[in-house]
Amino acid sequence: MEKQHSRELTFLHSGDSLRPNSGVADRTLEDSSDHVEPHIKEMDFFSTQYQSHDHHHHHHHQEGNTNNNGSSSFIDSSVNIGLNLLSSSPGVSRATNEEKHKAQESALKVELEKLNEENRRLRSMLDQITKNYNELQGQLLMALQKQAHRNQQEQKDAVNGMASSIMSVQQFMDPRPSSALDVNEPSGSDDKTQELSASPENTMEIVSKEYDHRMVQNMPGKQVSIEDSTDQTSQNWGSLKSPKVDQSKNEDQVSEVPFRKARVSVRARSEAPLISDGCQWRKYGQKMAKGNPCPRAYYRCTMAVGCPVRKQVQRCADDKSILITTYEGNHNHPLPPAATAMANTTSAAAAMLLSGSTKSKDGLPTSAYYPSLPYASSMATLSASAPFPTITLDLTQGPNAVQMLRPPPSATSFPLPLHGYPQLLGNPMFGPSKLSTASPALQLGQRPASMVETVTAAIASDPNFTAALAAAISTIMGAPPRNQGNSSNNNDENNNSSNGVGVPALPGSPQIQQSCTTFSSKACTNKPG
DNA sequence: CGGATTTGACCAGCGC
DNA sequence: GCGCTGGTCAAATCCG
Repeated sequence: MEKQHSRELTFLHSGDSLRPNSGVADRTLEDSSDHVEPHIKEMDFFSTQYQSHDHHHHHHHQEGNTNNNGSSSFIDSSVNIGLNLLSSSPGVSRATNEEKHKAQESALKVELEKLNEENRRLRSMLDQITKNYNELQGQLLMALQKQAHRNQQEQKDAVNGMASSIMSVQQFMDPRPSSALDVNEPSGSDDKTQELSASPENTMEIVSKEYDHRMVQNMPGKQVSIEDSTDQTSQNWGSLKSPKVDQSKNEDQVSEVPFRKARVSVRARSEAPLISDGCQWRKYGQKMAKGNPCPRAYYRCTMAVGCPVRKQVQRCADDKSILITTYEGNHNHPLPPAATAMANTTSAAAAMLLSGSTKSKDGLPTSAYYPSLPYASSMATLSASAPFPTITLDLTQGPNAVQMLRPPPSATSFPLPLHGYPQLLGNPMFGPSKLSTASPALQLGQRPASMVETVTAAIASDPNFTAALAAAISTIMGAPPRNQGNSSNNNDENNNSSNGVGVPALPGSPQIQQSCTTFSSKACTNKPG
């Protein structure tokens, strides 16, 4: 509280010269009058100065006709004021002061109104920008999916000698833009595949709804379909995990699918026990995970009833300063800006999986992306070791981290262009952070949310990342679900242009109805062992 | 007192 | 089939 408050003040002061946010100023003024806190003194001091300034300003306006006199009178009055204050001057000068004070008030009000007006304008501009951004993002995702579809078509044409079975699988996948539905499906899912193919409409509907949901949650102004997508999302989640909750609407194969959805992981360095990401979470469990002395905590989103989003928080075994947070699912409710940005990140990463899965046969050498990209500060790791695809965004990577990172045999890492924002996820701006350390980003005047947005933008817009992610997905899909992944991965470099072919891939992957983002802190990558 | 957290129990998936 | 592990549930407890 106090920190936030002082932060506001800091922001007010620092930003004053630029363009003070009237809203902040209002709140601060109110607060200073309502509460007695240490910073109030500072505020009063500031106010005094401001009054003096305004006094001068006002005087200048009032005495505009007599500039010279006005100027001199200002000086005189200021001197008199000082005297009055010290020696309780006569009523005459006091009346003058009251007049001036009223004039100051009116001037302040006028200025305040101006600021409010400007604030409104800025807000509307921000809304518009956000809207445009989300629209563009959606278009980008669509374009990616289309491109993925096209690529696979081309590959199909190029690969004439493929086994008929593989061809049939691809043909099945082609018509579905978000074939992430099939990513990583165990080879035993032939039945499922057939079922899905038998009812493509369901699949498509889910995919489109998923997409709509993302768009909706990213667009505050378009909440009309939230319930719809909410319904879908929660159904999917419920069906995934709790058969008891017999939401037998989609009792179809789709909802019965036992797998989880894709995961998107991000690493962030944070000393806080929990990362503030703009959402409200309730802890519902804790477990000791194998191979890590630090317990893994399970949280679910409580911002809305039935929100399917959950996350896991775990510290890196080798470096306790690294907090690993795993997000799953998409929110079924409007999100605050920071959380929206986070959701964008998740959605973008998931979209990468979705789009990448369709061009699974690209066969780009995954390992080649480590050194090839100049990005240094963060990385994304796509892992197939888990039963569901996982993307890890390493936000704390240093330039050397590329070499330091030890991707799992079937995982691929992608540097992200996130320069110098290691504290992103721990930033207080994401919510009432328990972090005792001030946010560097904030102090730098950088909106923390923009960090996440940057991640999102990086994921969604960076062609290299897109390609790399697609390649990694290809690796996953190309790799048989579990142990065989390595061989496939190893072959990737050789299969750069032809790998796709051999992959029986059988992606049959879990439907990525929801995305999962894992935020971890640090660079476990830098860990010695 | 209500909400959040803790923690042991339970369940499902998976490997042997 | 059994045991291990991850994930979830829910009663007990804590806390504001």
